[in-house]
Amino acid sequence: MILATWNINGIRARLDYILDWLAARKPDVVGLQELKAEEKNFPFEAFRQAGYSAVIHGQKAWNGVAVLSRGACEVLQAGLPGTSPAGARMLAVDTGGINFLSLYCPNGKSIEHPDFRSKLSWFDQLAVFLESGDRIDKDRTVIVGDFNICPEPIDSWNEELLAGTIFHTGEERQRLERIIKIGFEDLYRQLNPDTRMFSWWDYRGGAFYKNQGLRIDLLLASDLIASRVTEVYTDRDFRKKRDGRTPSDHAPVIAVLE
DNA sequence: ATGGCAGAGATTCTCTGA
Repeated sequence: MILATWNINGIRARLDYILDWLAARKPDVVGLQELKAEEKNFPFEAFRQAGYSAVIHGQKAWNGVAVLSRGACEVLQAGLPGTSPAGARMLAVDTGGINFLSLYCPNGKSIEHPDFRSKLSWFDQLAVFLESGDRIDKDRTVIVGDFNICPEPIDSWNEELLAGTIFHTGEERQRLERIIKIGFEDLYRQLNPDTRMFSWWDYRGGAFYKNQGLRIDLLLASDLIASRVTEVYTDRDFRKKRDGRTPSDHAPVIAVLE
C-alpha cells in the first residue's frame, strides 16, 4: 500500500502534472494541500478517470485540502473544530480501513505577525481534537500534510541562520511534539534517522538547485501502522519542470506499507 | 542539471506563500 502527501499549490494549475505523477507512482491514498479552489471547481471527473475517488474541503482562492483514494472515502470530519476563520485546512476520511487526515497547517508569516499566535492556537486545537478521540480511531490513523514546521535542525537547510525564525521556533516545535506524543511516528525520520532531505524549496533564487529547502511535509502514523512501513522518500523528480509543466514548490512525500 | 517565482482574483496590479 502506497500513501502520499503533496502540497500541489493550485489544483487547477497542477492537474496535468498530478495526473502524470499518479500514473507514474500509482499511490493508493494521497493527501493534497493548497487546492486554491472551491469544490465546484475541483476536477473530480479527471481523477475518476485516473482511478481515484476524491473528497475535498475547499474554499475560494486559498487553502483547501483533499484526499484521493483508489477505494471509497467516508468523510469523518471536514474542517478542524474551533478554527473556521483560519480557512479550509483539515479533512479526515476513512478509507481502506485507515483514518486518513490531510492537513494544511497555518504558515504564521513571521514570529512578530498576529498570524503566528493563530498558528500556535491552531496546533493546540488539533491536539485537542486528536486527544479527544472523537471521530478518529487513533490506533489506525495516518496524518499527512504540510505542517509548516521544521521538526528539528536537520530538517532545515540552514538552522544556524534561521533558528528562532518562523518554522524554526521552540514554540512551533513543541506543538508538533505534542501531536506526536499522542501516539504517532514521523515516518520519514523513523526510517531515515540521519538523512537530510527536504520536501519544499522556494521558487525564488534557485533554491531547488542549491538544495536550500525545508522538510515540512510529513506523514505521521500510529505505531501499529508505522510498524508496517518499509520505505519513505521525498519524490524529488516531481519538484522539477516536466514537459514544460511547472511543478509545485513542494515535492510529494511517499510511504510504502506492507 | 532541476535554471533563476508562481497562482488566484480583480484588472495590469495586489496578496499570499514558507
